[in-house]
Amino acid sequence: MDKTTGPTTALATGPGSEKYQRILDAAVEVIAERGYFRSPVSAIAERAGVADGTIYLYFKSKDDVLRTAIDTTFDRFHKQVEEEFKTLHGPREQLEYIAQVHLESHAVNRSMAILMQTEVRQSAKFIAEFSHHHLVKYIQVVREVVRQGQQEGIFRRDVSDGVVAHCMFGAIDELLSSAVFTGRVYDAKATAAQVIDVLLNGITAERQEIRE
Amino acid sequence: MDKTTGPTTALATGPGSEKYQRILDAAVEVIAERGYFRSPVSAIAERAGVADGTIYLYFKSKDDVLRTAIDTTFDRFHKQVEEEFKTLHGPREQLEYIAQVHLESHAVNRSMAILMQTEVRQSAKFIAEFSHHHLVKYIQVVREVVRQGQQEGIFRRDVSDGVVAHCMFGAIDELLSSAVFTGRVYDAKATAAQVIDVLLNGITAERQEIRE
Amino acid sequence: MDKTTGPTTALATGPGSEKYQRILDAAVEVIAERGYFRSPVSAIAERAGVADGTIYLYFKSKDDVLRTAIDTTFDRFHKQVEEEFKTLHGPREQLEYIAQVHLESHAVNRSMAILMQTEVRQSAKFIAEFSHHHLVKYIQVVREVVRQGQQEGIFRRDVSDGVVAHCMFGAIDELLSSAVFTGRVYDAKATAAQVIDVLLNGITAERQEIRE
Amino acid sequence: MDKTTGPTTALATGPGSEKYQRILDAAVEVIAERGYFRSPVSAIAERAGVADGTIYLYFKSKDDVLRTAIDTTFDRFHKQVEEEFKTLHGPREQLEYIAQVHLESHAVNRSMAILMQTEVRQSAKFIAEFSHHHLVKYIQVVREVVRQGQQEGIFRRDVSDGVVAHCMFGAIDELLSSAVFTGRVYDAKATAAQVIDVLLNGITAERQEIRE
DNA sequence: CATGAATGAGCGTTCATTCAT
DNA sequence: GATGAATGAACGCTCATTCAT
Repeated sequence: MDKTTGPTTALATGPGSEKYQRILDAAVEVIAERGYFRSPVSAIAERAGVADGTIYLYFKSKDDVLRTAIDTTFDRFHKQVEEEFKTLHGPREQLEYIAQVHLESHAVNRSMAILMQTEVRQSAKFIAEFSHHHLVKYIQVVREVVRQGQQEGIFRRDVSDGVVAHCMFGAIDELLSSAVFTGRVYDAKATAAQVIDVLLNGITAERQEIRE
Repeated sequence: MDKTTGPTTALATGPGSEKYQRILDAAVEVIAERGYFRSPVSAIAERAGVADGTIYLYFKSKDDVLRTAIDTTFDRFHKQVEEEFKTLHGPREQLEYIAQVHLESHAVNRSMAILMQTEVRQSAKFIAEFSHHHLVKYIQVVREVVRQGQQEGIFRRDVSDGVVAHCMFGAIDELLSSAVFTGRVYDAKATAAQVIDVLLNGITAERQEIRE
Repeated sequence: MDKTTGPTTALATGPGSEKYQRILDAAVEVIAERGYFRSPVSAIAERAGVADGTIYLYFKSKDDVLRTAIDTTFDRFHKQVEEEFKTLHGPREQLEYIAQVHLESHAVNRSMAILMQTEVRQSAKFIAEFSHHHLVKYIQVVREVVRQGQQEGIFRRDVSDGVVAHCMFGAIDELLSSAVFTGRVYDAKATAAQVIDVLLNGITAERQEIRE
Repeated sequence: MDKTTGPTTALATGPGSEKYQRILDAAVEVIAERGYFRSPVSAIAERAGVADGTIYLYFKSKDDVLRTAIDTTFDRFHKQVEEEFKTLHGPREQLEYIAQVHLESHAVNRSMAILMQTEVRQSAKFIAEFSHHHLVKYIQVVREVVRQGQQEGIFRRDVSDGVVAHCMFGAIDELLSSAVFTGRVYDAKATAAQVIDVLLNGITAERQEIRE
């Protein structure tokens, strides 16, 4: 009886399947263009090239599609950061790397970037606070780096690591957001360097030069 | 006897009226709790203690209620900033003041703060970009202060005033957002001072050599 | 107590009052422009220069306003016909006169003519068949004239007076309707003569001429 | 076995489908009974035995349902007229045939006949003038026949073909309307003959002198 | 597995009518 | 008598979800 279907490596409607991914991508695109509440399931289905009902074979609900898309993206982000993270030595290099990956997310998938800027905060409250824990994870990593730097005497000890982490995340997110809305493009690496430069050295002119 | 009340009663359905304000407040509360698209007009009406149709005597549409609420809040913010702004002398004091007012907005009206964090970016795309111009105004003011500081030699000239402005806005907004979602309370003045400290001086520990 | 109001000739909200007429005229105008269901009472009130609620002091309902307007117009028509009717001698003159008054209604009050063409048939079914009896009255008058003509040997006896009456009414109403919708103007007297000419003599060419 | 049904099943929600027709019929019935604006979509849906939303799978809007119903009816009328039209020889036969088909429309579908009498003129103003062009088409055909008859010397040349066409249409429409509202039944063929007789020969009794 | 026609609850908005002033 | 703010039922329409095929 099973002969006709042959040997399948995973559940046909599971995360591994091609349609599963096509639906996710379609959802991200459509929602980025029109917003979650103005994106009927039928529009997502059409973009994915499947029937409306098919989506419910792969996902529990429309909410579930968005939730999964965001989860996947964050997970990819965290995985990317973790991977190369340990090969980097100083806190400065580490922060710069995080900033760079954060800023690059725009270039990699513009639709996803838009969606992150427009829907994630919304969703944070209504799709079960789920995205909050991703943010926390991000913040935790940065805090750890900052604490480490403080212990090593590289960073000042009179500023809260939490405040610094939120400032860094917020600063980059706002730059990203601004770029997303205005359509501006930038060099992720250079911008990351600039932000971390400000974060580390401040914007006050060096007294030396002034004094002389 | 009635003479004393005289000119205080403006147009019945105008912005001055008590019901107008009650509807606005109800809308902000409900939308903060449930999100714009999950807040039926009927829910706003109920919270305001009026009939559904009454809302349309005071506002053109559901959109108009949200737009007005946001506009009013931003306008209040800008007005507050502008007022005391010119009495402040150094760029540091000015930035600190902006940061403080921004952070205080939380305390004044928690619902409005939530709404700002969840709906305003959404709105930027779907409610006719109207909130974007408020943000731009904020950024402009900060840029001007930074530029001034650069000309006076107080701030470094090798960082873009735009990047600095966005970083400052983003940093504060994220702190505010985090506080809003976690329910944490903070001292606006102290936090503002801390953020500006980081922005101006960086987090790098001061090297002995320079001090001497 | 009554001194201040002085002696009034009729009920203040009755048909004689000036506001009563102003409301009727406003209703006819607005409904002619927008159609009954697209004409809010508020629009009629505004056109009449009164408050919405005032209309309900003069009429039982919105329906009642339209009903009254149509009734009044028909009554005026019938009165006008009756008056001069008996001074006319032959059936031809009488028919021509009816046709002429019917066609003139357009020129007298264009709004009312539009309303008659667009709303009356609608209303016939839903505002209690009330306009039907006006039509019947019209038809009756014509039938009587035709019957008289038949008895006098002026008209053929082999055609039903009812059919003739409906044909005459329909023909004129359609000409009127066409003029109303296209905005065309015509000479009521000449057109009436033409229609009655066709009705009396037909459109067949006279054999005499052909034969010769 | 199923092969025989084969190509009869067209697009599922297209004009050919059974539900499409059921909705149209229900709409005509309900609107004939209550009038367009007093016929909620829900009432039409209920009569058709479908859910409210289903109507929007087959039609763009409530307007679209009415428009389609009227268009279909007129098209059927025009098609029926055109078909047999060319096999008829004299103008009299042609006019009689048009009158007959016009009058028969009543018997075929009473609801549709009512709707035509009550909503079509309304629609002329508010549903985008779309029904006007059907009327114009009718009038054009009649005018052409009249013109032809005038050229052939059969009809008088001193009456306008337009006036004659409108008179004929109006006369028949009014007979139809009267029958629809009173519920009277008639013999379409006989009535058509009678109307055309009046139109062609008039109602004046033939004078002895001419005959001889 | 896949389909897409069908559902019906829910939405934003309008407006005839009422009634306190 | 006159007002117009307030009401709330009713409307046309959308769309997440289901299920027979």
